[in-house]
Amino acid sequence: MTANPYDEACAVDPALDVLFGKWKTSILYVLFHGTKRFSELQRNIPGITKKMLISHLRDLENQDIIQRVVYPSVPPRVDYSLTEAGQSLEPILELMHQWGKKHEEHLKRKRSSEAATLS
Amino acid sequence: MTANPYDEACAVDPALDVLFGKWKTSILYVLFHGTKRFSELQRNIPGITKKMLISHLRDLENQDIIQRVVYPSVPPRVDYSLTEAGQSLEPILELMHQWGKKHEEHLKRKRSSEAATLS
DNA sequence: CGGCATCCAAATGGATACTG
DNA sequence: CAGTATCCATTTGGATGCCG
Repeated sequence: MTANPYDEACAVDPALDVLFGKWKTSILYVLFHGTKRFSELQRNIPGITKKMLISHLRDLENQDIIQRVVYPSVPPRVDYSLTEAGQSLEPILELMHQWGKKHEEHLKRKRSSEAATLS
Repeated sequence: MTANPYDEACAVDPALDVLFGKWKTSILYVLFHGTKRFSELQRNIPGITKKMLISHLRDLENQDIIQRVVYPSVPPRVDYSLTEAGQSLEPILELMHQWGKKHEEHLKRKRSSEAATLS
């Protein structure tokens, strides 16, 4: 019995925290394609800096979305891959991706029709 | 033919922009329950300030996720409701909500089992 | 009641240089 | 190669007061 029927609204946050941040989804999208090294991630995400990449990788690792494996070689090699939990995010991301594409078109149509109606 | 197979990763962003921001999902969750006045939204989202509520409502309005209707009465009355596009987000939010709940439990189990294994 | 303006604090993002 | 550390810019969030 909660006093406020919308209290549950906050309950979506744990899921969103996983995806929030400027680069989280890009990282996940790259890792959906398989295990990647640090430098591969950096190459495949145009514009990301090492600092941002590391910090987002750490976040995702702490939430058990991705796994980090260090090979004690010289030069060092570190592999990142999705955990089971991370893989379970793929359908959701895919759904959002589809929605986003449709919505983009929708907005474009709507805005051009609005422009045509301007007095 | 894109040079980089991960270029499409960026394509998820339009969808995420809609949800990003500290309060967007809370607003949507309240509006899933039906049309609400400005003051009702403010009451039902504990901790939000007028400034944040307005700015997020404007964002959502600009993306045609919600609709704003002004009644020229005294005192003024403004109603916010979901557009069709906004309603189409409900299954996605619901999915994320479910995922978030499961993931929360998963993390809890994992962390307690890790604590038990400590040396 | 709904909303804008101002001012301020905190979080986030980024450039650069350095290290094992 | 895979990070750290430092410093700085931008963005975001928030408190408060005023207005039609």
